[in-house]
Amino acid sequence: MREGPDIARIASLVGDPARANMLSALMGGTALTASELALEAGVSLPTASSHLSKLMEGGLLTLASQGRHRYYGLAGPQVAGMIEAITGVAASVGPQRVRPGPRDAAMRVARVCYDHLAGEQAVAMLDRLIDKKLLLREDKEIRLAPAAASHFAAIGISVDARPRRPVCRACLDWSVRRSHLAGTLGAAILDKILAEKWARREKDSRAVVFSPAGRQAFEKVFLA
Amino acid sequence: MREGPDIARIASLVGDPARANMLSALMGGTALTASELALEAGVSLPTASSHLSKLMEGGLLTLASQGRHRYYGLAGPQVAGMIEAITGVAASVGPQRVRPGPRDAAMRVARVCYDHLAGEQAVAMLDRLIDKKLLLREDKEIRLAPAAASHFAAIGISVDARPRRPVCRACLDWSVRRSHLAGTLGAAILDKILAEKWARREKDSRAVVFSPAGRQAFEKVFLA
DNA sequence: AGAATGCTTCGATGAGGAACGAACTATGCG
DNA sequence: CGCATAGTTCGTTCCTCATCGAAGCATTCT
Repeated sequence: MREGPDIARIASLVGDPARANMLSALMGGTALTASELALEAGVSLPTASSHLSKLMEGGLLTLASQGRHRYYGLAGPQVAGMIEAITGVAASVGPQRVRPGPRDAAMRVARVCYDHLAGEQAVAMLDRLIDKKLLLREDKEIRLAPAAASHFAAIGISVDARPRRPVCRACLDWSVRRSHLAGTLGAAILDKILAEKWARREKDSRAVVFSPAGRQAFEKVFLA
Repeated sequence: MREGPDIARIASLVGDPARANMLSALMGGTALTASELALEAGVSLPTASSHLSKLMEGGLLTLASQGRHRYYGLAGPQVAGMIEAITGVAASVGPQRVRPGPRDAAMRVARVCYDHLAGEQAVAMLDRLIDKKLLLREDKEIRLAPAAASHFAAIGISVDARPRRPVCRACLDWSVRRSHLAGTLGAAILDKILAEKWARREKDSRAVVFSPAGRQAFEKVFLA
């Protein structure tokens, strides 16, 4: 028998279809109410409530009560990273989807991963930032290069000097199978993309769709 | 309802305690036989076989048949990364599970791990054996040095020349977070410790408690 | 206050699946 | 060959856990 962290307990929490759907929905980064999650998972409200309390007990979710609304969200980046990792395995070994629908294609190009951008665009961006020596890949870690602070400040992104969580983190992309940028910097860049209206979030999906002009602007700033 | 990779299917594979134990055991990187995995997981051979075929069907394992032995291993780095991610979440969420009581303190010092010794004592022992160049750490593998056979024979431990299972294996210690020695050699050493009455097993626990004299003897032989 | 909404708890039902023993197949040994 | 070891398959038993309806709290609206 093995000792150590109870990985089966965590995995079995994700291993139920209803709960997995809820967690996937929460990967969008926005907290959702119990009713919304019930709808998302395709179960009744009592069932959803039961699942949510299990996820809470397991430490995978956070809860913010506001009046009669109770907003559930992912407990943190570590949980989000785990979900992405599982998604990656599921995507590469899973029963190959017969037809990758239009939405799936959009997802592959760009999507929200908890609070930052993922997909081909995001992977390309990280590659380019490392190419331009603004970020340094060290083993599996990513660090800011000296030139980074001023460069991002010029774009309008301030890099927190004393962050509560890492500024840069590598997050494995399930569709491209290579890392993209997470951490506060990754989150700030996504914020900018949406604030500048270079792209909009697809309704009820994690997909992020760039407008033609937005894509040009994005490429000029991050892929030049 | 969500669409996309079937993450629940993958997670539920990991979500069974027996399968989780098997996967954890395989995180060492060395392929193991069905019987070894049955022991690791603490289930009967038929049960283990059933689990293994499910993991195979799920694409999480690879199989290498050699004669009547069937060696199961993790399917790849992506799968290993996923297990690691889940373990990370479990570890950061898990500590709330049990408060370190007196027995847990003893467990941290020395305990039985399947058939060999684990805990601080075991980690220190492996370090010392490598220091003395009796064992060679090669990447994640551990091998016998030429001098090993005669050295262990002098202590009264015969190293099987043609073992049914690996003589040396690295086993990650959950309390120290570093490797200790598993495999037939690890098992033989534990046998000796108990046979010499240097230590006894705590009733209904994996803890191994050394007597004062026993500890001295152990340290003289293995930590000198 | 009363009604409406959002969510949780309770209780009963049902299905999936984890477990093992026994029997069967396959490989190796003498 | 016969015997031993390594694994799988089969059939049965059993128990967990997901599910939903109904009822119970809590909060807000009017």
